[in-house]
Amino acid sequence: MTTAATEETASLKAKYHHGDLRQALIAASYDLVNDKGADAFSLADACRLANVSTAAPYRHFKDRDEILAEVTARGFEAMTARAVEAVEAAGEGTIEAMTAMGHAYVAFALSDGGVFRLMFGGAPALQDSEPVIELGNNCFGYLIQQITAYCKNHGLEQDADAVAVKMWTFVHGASALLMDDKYEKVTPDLDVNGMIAEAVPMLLGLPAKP
Amino acid sequence: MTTAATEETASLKAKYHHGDLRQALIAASYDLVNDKGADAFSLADACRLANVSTAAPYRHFKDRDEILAEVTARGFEAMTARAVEAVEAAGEGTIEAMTAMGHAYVAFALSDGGVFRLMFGGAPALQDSEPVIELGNNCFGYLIQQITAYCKNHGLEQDADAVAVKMWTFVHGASALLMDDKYEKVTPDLDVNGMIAEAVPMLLGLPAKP
DNA sequence: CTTGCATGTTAGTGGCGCTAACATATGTTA
DNA sequence: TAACATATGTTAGCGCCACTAACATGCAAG
Repeated sequence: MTTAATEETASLKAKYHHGDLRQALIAASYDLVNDKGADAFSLADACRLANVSTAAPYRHFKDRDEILAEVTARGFEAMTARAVEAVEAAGEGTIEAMTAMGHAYVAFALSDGGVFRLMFGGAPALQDSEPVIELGNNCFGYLIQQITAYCKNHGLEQDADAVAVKMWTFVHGASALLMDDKYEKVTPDLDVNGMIAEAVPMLLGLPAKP
Repeated sequence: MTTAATEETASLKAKYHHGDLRQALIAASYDLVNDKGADAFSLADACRLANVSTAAPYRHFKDRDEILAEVTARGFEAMTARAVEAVEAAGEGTIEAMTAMGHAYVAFALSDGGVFRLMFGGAPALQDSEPVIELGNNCFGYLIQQITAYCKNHGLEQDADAVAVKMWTFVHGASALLMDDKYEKVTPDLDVNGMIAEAVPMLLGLPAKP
């Protein structure tokens, strides 16, 4: 009895029969997508994890894509959190924060690869979803804003926005190629984080490393 | 009667009943993947395009993944061809050839987006296929080799391999972000080809643009 | 208490990947 | 040329999945 009571009161999320099946399904789907990839992900698997029938999700989501859109949105949320964390640890406005942000980007792609692919290569239907647009813009906006702020504070010659986009481009390319094991075939012993630390000053237009 | 005879003799590919169903299925699948994405691609659709039953493919391919692997391999082939073409047009060994290669990379990602995603984000099963490994290495090898050759010929200070990997990273990132419409949300009027032309000298360690 | 609504289940439809059993064309060999 | 072996294709069917409709249950408000 205590168990049941505890479950009910421990968190305020408890809603009706199941206790917020919506969130449970999203969480289960997030993990499944990361484990098996978005293609192999099946709504039925998520239902088994949540101990509900395969028809239950349709009380909370229009279709499979709507769950994946929610997962994608969580991905942007998580990525933003990691970036913020990295910047604060390195000290906002420093060049260390710039490379730390790049490293966090890559680390997220490696740890949450399935969701990362959803956030980028995902079907158009996913990208047009309301929360995805919102949280996606938050995420990219934060990255760009941090870089442009750094550029302006240090009086760099180049256009700050242009530099920010270049850095984003480079870091994203590194994440994609690394997570797909493409580097291994050409430069097996590449230190990706080191490469980023090298490339960042270049793209900022700074002279060679000190 | 002439028609039938012509079909038989026009190309040597004619084999048995259908006349090389294998190639027809690969070609149809290539187009379908580009049109609808690899996820939405169904073997059954390809069969309808080729006017055969849905069981026919299994005389030529082990499973769906084996067709997709073949499509992926064709993708690497096509991409290499475009790169070679670009380099030859710009003049091998010139810096123009470097940027032309980058532009060709981006152009391929835009024109053959579905297959491009297969070549990179594809399931592990696809990447382990024999022709994919072979043609993939050819493709990347050509890109890297052209860049390193340029670096050595121009006596650049940096390690040629390291520079090549940086350029590849940047161009790949630009392709991925562009094809997923990620730039639009932050810098709507970005000229990607211009950005590449700017970034290439930076990554080569050359002084600002002339 | 009973009525209404949110939530969940069971059963069923249609599509797809894939297999087995059967059918047919082609090339080979007696 | 006739018979066989092999390569290629078809039909029928299984199991899984996305999704829907009809029915069941439990909370909440009158």
